[in-house]
Amino acid sequence: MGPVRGRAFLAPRFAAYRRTSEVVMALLRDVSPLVEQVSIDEAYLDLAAGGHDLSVPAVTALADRLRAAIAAATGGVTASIGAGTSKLVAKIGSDLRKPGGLTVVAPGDEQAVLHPLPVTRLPGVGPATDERLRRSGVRTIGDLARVPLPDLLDWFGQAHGAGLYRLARADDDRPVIGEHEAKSLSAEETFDVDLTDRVRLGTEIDQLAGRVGARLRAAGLSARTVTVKIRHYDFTTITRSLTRSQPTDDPRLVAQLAHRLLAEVDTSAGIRLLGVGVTTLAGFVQDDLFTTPATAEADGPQEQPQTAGESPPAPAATAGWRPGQDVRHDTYGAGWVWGSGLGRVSVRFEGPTTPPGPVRTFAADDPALHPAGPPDWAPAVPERPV
DNA sequence: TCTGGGGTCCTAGGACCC
DNA sequence: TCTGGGGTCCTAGGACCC
Repeated sequence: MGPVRGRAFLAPRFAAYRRTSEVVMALLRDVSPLVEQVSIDEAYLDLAAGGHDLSVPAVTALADRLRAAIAAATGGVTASIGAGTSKLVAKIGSDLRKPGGLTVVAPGDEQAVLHPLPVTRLPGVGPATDERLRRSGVRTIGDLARVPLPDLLDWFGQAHGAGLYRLARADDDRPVIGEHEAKSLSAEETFDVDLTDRVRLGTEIDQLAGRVGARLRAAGLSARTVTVKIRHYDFTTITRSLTRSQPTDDPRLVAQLAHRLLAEVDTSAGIRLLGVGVTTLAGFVQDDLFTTPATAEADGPQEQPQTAGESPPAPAATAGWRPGQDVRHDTYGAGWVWGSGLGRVSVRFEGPTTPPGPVRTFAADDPALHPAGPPDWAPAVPERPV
């Protein structure tokens, strides 16, 4: 209890995280050619594809070497690793001893490891699912394994229900997949102050559409569906979308459609967030057969509704920051999972908490807030202290 | 945690077609 | 004219993940 003393949001250094991520991902690819990158800080490895000895002692030793290599290559980033016969077991294993831990689940031990854990450890069990399960007295994965399939189908529908039924039994044969095709692309922005000004909203749409269009082109993709996302002052969120018969990658066209969608929405009470997204992606552009050739400015980044330079006022770094407040240093978390015939292995890494000890007080000009230290990819700045 | 940004997948209803 | 059934596509929203 007690009053909240205040918070500070420090600038996340995404460029630095990305570089760290690349360093670690390269190490993982040395271990096995089959690496599925799940996010900037998590991946699955298939150890079998790397031709490794899949015995428990061998995998354990390999994981130890990998953790050491990651720490050495990154200046102290720690990795959490889980190994098992499936992605599910590997991932949960990597969560078990989080900062820098290693869990190897021997074949045959899967259910014994899973069943005592709370259902919320399962991927796909969030607050809503947890709540529904609680109402029926289900708290652990073991409890879940005792629920008949028809009940789960009834509560959660076909896909989710059947999925839970299998996961509770550690029944998971999803392969490690090297490359994923993007299904959608989007850009969004939360405003400091709710927006009502239609003109201002219009320029925001242009910028967001410009970002989306630029990324579309950079990836050599085009899209048929444009979606606008609107979060109202009260946090209610709606989407409006529209599908064209032909795909496009033209930022101006994306912006035009987004404007049209926004125009249908009452924004008079205040808009907190605006987003523009595209889906129904195609790998090529078959566009503008009957309209002005978009190729005219295809080569000119300078032509596009300018997005990069200006957008949000840079001081996001210090936006909510007030000097002299307590800041707890978070870790920069990341993870990986390897796969194998023994199973898949999950690895996570976390950055060192810059100063030892959980709480520090900073002055606004404290250099720790704007570290320029030599290994500039080292995660010295917490991503989101509380 | 009263909420940042970028994603994925699923469901349900309606339109439309055969 | 009405009655089905089945399939696909589009739209909107929700749950979840990192």
